[in-house]
Amino acid sequence: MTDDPSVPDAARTGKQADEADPVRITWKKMHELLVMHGDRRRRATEALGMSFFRIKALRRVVRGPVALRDLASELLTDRPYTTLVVDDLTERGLVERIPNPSDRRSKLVRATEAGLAAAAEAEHILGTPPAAMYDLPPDDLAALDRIIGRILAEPGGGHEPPSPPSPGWSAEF
Amino acid sequence: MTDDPSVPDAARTGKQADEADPVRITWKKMHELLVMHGDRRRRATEALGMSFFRIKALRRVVRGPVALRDLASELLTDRPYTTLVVDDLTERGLVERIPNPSDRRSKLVRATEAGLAAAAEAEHILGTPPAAMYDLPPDDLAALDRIIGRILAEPGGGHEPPSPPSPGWSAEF
DNA sequence: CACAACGGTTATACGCCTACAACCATCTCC
DNA sequence: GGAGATGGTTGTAGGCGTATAACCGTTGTG
Repeated sequence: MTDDPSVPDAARTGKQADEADPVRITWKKMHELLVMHGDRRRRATEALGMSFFRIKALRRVVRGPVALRDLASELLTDRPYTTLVVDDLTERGLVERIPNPSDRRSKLVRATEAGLAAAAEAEHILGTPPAAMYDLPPDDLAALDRIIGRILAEPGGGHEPPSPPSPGWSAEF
Repeated sequence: MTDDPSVPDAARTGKQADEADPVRITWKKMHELLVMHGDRRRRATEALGMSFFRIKALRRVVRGPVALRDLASELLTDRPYTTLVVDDLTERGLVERIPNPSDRRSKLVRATEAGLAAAAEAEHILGTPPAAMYDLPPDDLAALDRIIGRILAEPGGGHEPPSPPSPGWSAEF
């Protein structure tokens, strides 16, 4: 963006300050880097042949059996759609419903062997860093790790303005 | 799907190696940080009352008048849907169609004043870094900026396996 | 000039996700 | 034991984005 002369005063107050802010600049770069993740996402959906939402569901199930109700709330969706997604995953042979020992109306969703394998593949694709990171000097990688860790550690490391109820997951990833 | 040769035996061999790989670990942390961006996205769509895709379109238009055809290709979508999106943006008073001086069948899409303001707001929201980044020691911020820049500079900084034609934009952001 | 190609529009259908309403079986609590 | 709440399911309606086909006006090329 940019040196665009066609953007006059449109920015009201913040625009100029925004663009000069070094923190914003660095953030923007990080963001650029992470844009690549969109690619990972696409690759994962193509590799598994299912929507990212389903992959997200599968990855959750793989972490341990879940009641549908809980799966729905962790996925930030409603029960009806969760039923549908689990149906789909079941038809693909990736998960199965088993009775919930502690509540006969509830059912737990558990991953099958195929489900574990599929999730592992997704995990691998999603977790693949940019190749350039492997060419980083060890010092830089260590520094990067430390600094990122520091940001994450900060209370509200990723969420300053306390407006929404803040679900644990966010729609992304 | 894909004849994707870039992820051959991936899942089998990789799992354990993956989790021990320090680069992957750091990447994962950065990723975690980005998850927060999902929140920004959501906040932007809520603030502007329109889908992220439309915001993306608007942000492009704000950078200068575009022919619908080009807008479509930059947005990685088809012409028919672009027409629809521009219709919507027009009804909101954010953009307008003007004749293309160099081709009478074509039309250019240009942002209105309201459109510029809306885009600036989106830009501001989307570009807001995690608060914790402001608490970083100047040295750390500088180092972070330098290292990220280095990764980005690398050929293929965000895209190693050259499978897709790689448009400049990626579906995300 | 005629014909193919192109730009924008209209229409249609589909997949995915959100949001509700309603239902049955089960659980909880009085 | 009975009333109300809860868990899963079914059904319906809608928004959003993708994908095609078909149409009209314009362009440019033979």
